[in-house]
Amino acid sequence: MQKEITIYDIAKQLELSPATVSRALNDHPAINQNTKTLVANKAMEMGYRSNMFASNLRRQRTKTIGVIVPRLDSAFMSTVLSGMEKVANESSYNLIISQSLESVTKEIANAKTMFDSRVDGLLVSLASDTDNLDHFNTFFRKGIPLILFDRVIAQKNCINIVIDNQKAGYDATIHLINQGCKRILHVTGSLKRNVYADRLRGYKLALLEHGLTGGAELERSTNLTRQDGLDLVNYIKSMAIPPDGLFIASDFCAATCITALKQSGFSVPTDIAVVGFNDDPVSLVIDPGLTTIHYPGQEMGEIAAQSLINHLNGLLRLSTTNTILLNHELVVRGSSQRVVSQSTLP
Amino acid sequence: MQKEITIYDIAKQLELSPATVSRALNDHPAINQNTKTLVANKAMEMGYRSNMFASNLRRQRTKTIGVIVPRLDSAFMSTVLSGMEKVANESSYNLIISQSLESVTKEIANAKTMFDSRVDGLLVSLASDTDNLDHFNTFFRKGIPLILFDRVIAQKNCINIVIDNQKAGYDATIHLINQGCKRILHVTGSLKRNVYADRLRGYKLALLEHGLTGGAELERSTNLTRQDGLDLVNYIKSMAIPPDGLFIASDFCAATCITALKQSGFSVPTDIAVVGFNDDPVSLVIDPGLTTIHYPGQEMGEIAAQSLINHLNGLLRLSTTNTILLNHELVVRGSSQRVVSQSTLP
DNA sequence: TTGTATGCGTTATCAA
DNA sequence: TTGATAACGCATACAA
Repeated sequence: MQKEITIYDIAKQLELSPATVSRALNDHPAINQNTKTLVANKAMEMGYRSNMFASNLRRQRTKTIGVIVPRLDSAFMSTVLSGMEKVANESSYNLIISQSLESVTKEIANAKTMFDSRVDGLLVSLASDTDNLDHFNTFFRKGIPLILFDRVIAQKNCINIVIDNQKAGYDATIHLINQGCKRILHVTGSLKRNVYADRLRGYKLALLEHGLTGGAELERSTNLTRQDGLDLVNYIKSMAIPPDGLFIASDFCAATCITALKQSGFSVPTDIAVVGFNDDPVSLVIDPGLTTIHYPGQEMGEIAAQSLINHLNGLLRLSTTNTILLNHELVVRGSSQRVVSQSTLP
Repeated sequence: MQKEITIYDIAKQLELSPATVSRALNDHPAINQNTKTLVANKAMEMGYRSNMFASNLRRQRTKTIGVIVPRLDSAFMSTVLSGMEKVANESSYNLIISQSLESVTKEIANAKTMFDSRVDGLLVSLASDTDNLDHFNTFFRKGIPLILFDRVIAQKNCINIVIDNQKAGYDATIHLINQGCKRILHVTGSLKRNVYADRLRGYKLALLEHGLTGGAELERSTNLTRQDGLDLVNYIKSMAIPPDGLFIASDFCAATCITALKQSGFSVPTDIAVVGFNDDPVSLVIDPGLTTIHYPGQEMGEIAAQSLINHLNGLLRLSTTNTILLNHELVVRGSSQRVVSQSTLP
C-alpha cells in the first residue's frame, strides 16, 4: 500500500512548480515540449496517476455519463449498452449504469443518484409506467443534457433517438397483408410507451389502407413476456374466427408463441403467419425462422453516446436537433412466407 | 443554471458551523437529534446535494465498483450485471462497466481506466486470451480487492466465484450416457479459460468412468458462435461414424446447431441427443427444448457484488475465503430425452 | 454537543 | 514559458 504520487512529488523531483507539472500533464500549449516529455517520463517512472476527484472538484465535470434502462437482462438492451460502452470508452468517458426494472419509482431514485453523482449527461430509456419527465427537471434546470432513446417522450431541449416505430409497424403489417393475411392480430406492450403505441398506429394504418378489419378483439396489450406468448395461444383458440396473421412487438414473445402454436396443432406460416420485432438472436433459432423488424441496437447505443459526447464538447447543439431517426428493416424469414414456397431459413 | 448549494450555505442560514452541518448530514452520533432534523430540512429546502468529489477527495474512497466483462451483449452476462446492479444500488455503490471484447489488450486498458477512476474494488470476468493477472498488479499492490467471476484464474488474495464447471460437464455427459449415448462429441470454447477446460475435464471423466471412447475427434474447441454451430453440422456429416450425443458448452451455439441438424435430416434427440450450457432463454424456444445446465447468472452477480461490498465494509476477509462455488443444475428438456418417450417441453 | 482549522490534489488566475 | 496562490467542498483532529 505505497503512498500515492501527486504532482507535488513530481514537481519536487524535477525542481518545477506543481502548476507546470499539471499543465505539462494536460498538454497545455504554453508549455515547452522538452518540459512536457520530462514530466511525462517522470510521472511514468514514479507511477503517478491523476486524482480524478481533485480534478473533477476543480473542473466541475466528471467525464461520466449516466445510463438508465428498464432492464439490463434483455438481448436488445445489452446490444445498446455495448454500443454505448464502445463510444464512451473511446472518448474516455465512464458509464454509470442502472436499471429501473420498469418502475417509475425506481427510475426516479436512479435519476437522483445520477444527479448526485454529477454525471455530465444522461442517456435514458423510460420505464413502462413513466408518465412524464418531471423527475429530470433537476437536470434540465442545471443544463445537464438528457438524451432519450428507444422509449421516449417528446420534450423540448432533449434529443430523442428512435426508429420510426409507426413505419415499422406499418411495414410488418403490410408484409403480412402481402402474404395474404386477412385477419391480423397485433400483440403489443404498454401503450404508454411510444414504441408500442406507434407500432399499433402503423398496424392500424396498414389495415385501413387495405380495408381490413381491426378492432379491440385483434389488439392485445400485454407485458410481452414468455408467459404472455403462451397465453396468447389460448386466446387464439378461444376466438370465434382465429387470425391468420400475427404481429407481435417482441421477438422473444413471438418465438414462445410459435412454439406453443405448433404444439396446439397450428401450422406456421400456413395457418398463421407470424412477424416479430427486434431481430433478437432467438429469431434465427426458432423454426421456422422468425420474420422480424431489425432494430439497430448497437448503432442506437453508439449514436446516443456519441451525440451526448458531441454535445458536451460543444460540437452539437441539442436545440438544433430534436429527433434522430434510425433505419429499421424488415427481415423476412420462414415464419411469414406463404407466397414463396421455399423459406429463406438461415 | 442556479448556484450549487454547499454545507457552508446551510451553515450560514442555520447559524451553525460547516462541521456541524457535515456531521449532521452524515448522521454522526455526537450530533443533537434536533440539529440533525433541522439541517436535513434546510438541506432539502435549499436543494442541497453533496459533492461526491469533495467527499471522495477527503475520504479516499469512491463508492464505485468497476466491472470488466468480455462482452456486454450476451444473455448470460446481462443477467449477471443485472444482479450486480441490484446489490450495488442497494448499498449505494455505483457501477462502472466496461467490456474487453475478448481481447486481453483491451482488458489491460480497461484495468488502467478503472485504476485511474480509483474504483474501490473490481469485479472481473476474463477475456478469452488472458494468460495471467499481471495487469491487476497495481490493484494488488494497493490492496484494492479484486473478485473474479465465471472466467477466473486462481490466485492468492483474490476471490473466485464460479460454478463447479467440471462437475457440470460431468453431469451433462453422464446424462447423455444415461440416455444411451455411446459416442459423445463435446464442443467447447478456448481451453485457456477455466470454464471450458473444466467442462472438458468433466466430460472426459464421465467417459472414462463408463469406458466410452473419447479422443481428439470428439473434442472441438471453437468460439461457440452461431457460425460455429452451423459448421459443426458439416463436421458431423464428415465423420466416418457420426456421434449420437452432443455436449455443447453454450446454449446459443447448441440451438443453432440443432436447427441445422434438423435441416440436414438428423433427428434430435433420436439420432443425436443434445445438451447445452447456461440455460439461456433460447433453450426454451428451440424445438425440441434444449437440455442444459442452469447457470445462476443473476445470483452470481449478486453474490460477487455483495462479497466485494462486504469486504470493503470489513465484514468479510478475502484471505479467509478463496473460492465461492455456486450450484448448477441439469435441466432436462426434449433435446436429450430418449428414455422417456414424452418430452417435457414447456 | 458544537466549533476551528487544516488538508485532500487539482487547476485557473494572475503575475513574473 | 513558468511560478505563486487561491479556490473547489468536504471531513476530521483537536479544542472548547
